[in-house]
Amino acid sequence: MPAKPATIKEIAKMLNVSASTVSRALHKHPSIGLSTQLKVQKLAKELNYEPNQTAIFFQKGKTYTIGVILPELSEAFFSAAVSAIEDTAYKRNYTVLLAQSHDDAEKEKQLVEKMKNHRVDGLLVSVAKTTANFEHFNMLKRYNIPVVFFDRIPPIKNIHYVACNMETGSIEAVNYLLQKGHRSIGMINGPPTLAASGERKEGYIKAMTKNRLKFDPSLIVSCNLTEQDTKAALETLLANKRSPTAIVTFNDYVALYAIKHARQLNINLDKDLQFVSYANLPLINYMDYIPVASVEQFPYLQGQKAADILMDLLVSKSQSADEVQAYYKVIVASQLVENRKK
Amino acid sequence: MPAKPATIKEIAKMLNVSASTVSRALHKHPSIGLSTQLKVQKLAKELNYEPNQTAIFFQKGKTYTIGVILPELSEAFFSAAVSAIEDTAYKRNYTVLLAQSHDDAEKEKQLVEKMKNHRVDGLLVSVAKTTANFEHFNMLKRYNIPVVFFDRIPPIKNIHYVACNMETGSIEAVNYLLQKGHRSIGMINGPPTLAASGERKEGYIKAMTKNRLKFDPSLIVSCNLTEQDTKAALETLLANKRSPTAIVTFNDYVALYAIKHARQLNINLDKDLQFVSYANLPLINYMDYIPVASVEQFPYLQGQKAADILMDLLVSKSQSADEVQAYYKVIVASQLVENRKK
DNA sequence: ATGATGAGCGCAACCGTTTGCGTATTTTAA
DNA sequence: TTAAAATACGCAAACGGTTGCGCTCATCAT
Repeated sequence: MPAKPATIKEIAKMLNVSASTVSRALHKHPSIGLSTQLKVQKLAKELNYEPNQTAIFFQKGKTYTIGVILPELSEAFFSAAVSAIEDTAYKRNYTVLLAQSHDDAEKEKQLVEKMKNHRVDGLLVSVAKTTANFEHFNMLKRYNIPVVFFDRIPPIKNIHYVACNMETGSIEAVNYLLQKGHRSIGMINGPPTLAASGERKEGYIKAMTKNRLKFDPSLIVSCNLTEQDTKAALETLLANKRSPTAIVTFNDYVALYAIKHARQLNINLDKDLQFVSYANLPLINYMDYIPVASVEQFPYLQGQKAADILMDLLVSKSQSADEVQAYYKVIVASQLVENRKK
Repeated sequence: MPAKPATIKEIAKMLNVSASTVSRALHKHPSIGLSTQLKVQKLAKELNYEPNQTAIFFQKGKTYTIGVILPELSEAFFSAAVSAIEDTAYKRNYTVLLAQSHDDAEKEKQLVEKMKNHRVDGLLVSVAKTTANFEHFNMLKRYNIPVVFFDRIPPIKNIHYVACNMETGSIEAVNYLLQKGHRSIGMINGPPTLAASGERKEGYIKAMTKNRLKFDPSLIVSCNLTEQDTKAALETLLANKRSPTAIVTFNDYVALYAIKHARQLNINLDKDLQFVSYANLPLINYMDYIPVASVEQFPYLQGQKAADILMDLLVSKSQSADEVQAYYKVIVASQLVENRKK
């Protein structure tokens, strides 16, 4: 029933030894006699001694804590990633400090500052959409705080990151549809401003040309990811003279909008039109009409890898000189998974 | 380009004043002359001084950090709640330390220990399913670390919590269906071992009896929340002699399973059978066939309230004596929301 | 002129733990 | 027997910032 936890000093006083002896005894330091060690450990247990971590953090200049900054925690992708990060950190005895930028560049910058002052050992970041200036990340280098970016990677050099290559997944998606006999394959892509849109498009084109099919630009339409715009995009595709028998959509939301609209148009989704999308929703499993396949981006795996890399950096930092030898650039290959029929 | 951040002592040395003067100057302490204040603040800015939080944490015995322990971060309910918690904490200049128990009682206990040693100022907990011993929470009281439970509340006395009352929502759900003209209303409930199942059932019964309808126990069937069991439950209900025209389901998953199965049975979901469920999926919006209404549990609101309460406790702790006057028991009323037609 | 007042600042302790170094005591080797 | 080495422990500084107390002046009223 202690109001305050026991301290090393108190233990020392009670045993008439010095604090250093207690500290060493608790760490089983060889220069402490066995009898003393046992005495100390016994009393420590009795008093329910637990080291004051804040003191240790301060003393060591290390907190065994990693910061995580991402746009929106409530997005399925990110919550899965954070879940993995926390699991990985826990296994290595690290703790996770969490914050979300809400895609606000200014807040992101403040959070980086805050994390730095908290003396996190390292940082995991998925950058905000609006972030245009990346100076706050470079600042961390000067303070020797390693950063690993994941999913949303800033366009700067000399960074560690893990991301998902949309191109391979897109190639797989198109190949899959080609194997199924489709020859006219449409794409409802995201806004051209997004890098992710470009990767998808590239993959599409590569897959088509590698299969000696000519690429028809009119079969790729952009949309702003809203339901309205998706509907319009679908109708544009359907009106195309080479009316597509399959469509690759930017993500699950777009796919679901399109599917819904297609059904309202009385299109037979088994025979006349098939969809493939990029998986970001776990709930595909509960739906009636779903894409026949999805490009999985493995958020859990991405989070895991990013955390692993960060901790590698943390141990190598404390070991060798702090010059960075190389930068981790991990690409998690997106992968097409066929959605189970029901 | 400092390898190490500037410290107060360094500033003091450069200006030939004492560290205490620098500290006070930075805090605009009245006993420091204006000229000195400006000198100090100017140099601090130049050197990019930022206080070492670990030192302050240690010194003050306070970390301005709150711990959050919950079962599964990747569950939509919890990620929404954490999102709210982080937002609320951020506004009050607190930081969030996050960990998930994965519904493992032992891990939960360890996490509580860890959080305590990290000297979090307070804790937000949604307890693991398997937790049977609650001693680790009482331990926190002795160390004067306030805890606020949310959603999953332990069955012990003298705790602060915010939870959602399923009963009111259930009543609303049944009333809603009664108003729509349904007289035979079924319920696919969860396993009887869950408190949440009991609340739903109680609400159902109360609504029926208040409307002077007699309660038919055979219209409530339990399931273990799997797809298989849900199908079976649905068929049981359909085989009931008072074949129900509406069904209240334990949650969205169950509802979707049931809806899927009903459609396979060629049941007209507009006319012959209507569903009402408990909202835990945000993606209802994207589906074709959905429950006509859902009992919303407001995860964001719950997280927000829990965080607010915790911070109230933190300020009142530092102010008055640490005897707890009363316990916060906030019930967020679940509320029926009609799902928009499309 | 003198004492009181207050403004402006420094001293030093403190928070809990770690760790390099010194030292006393015992053991070992020569 | 004596010097060397090993054993077991204490001293004290350090990490960075905060704060109660005391000190030194200049200012002011008497």
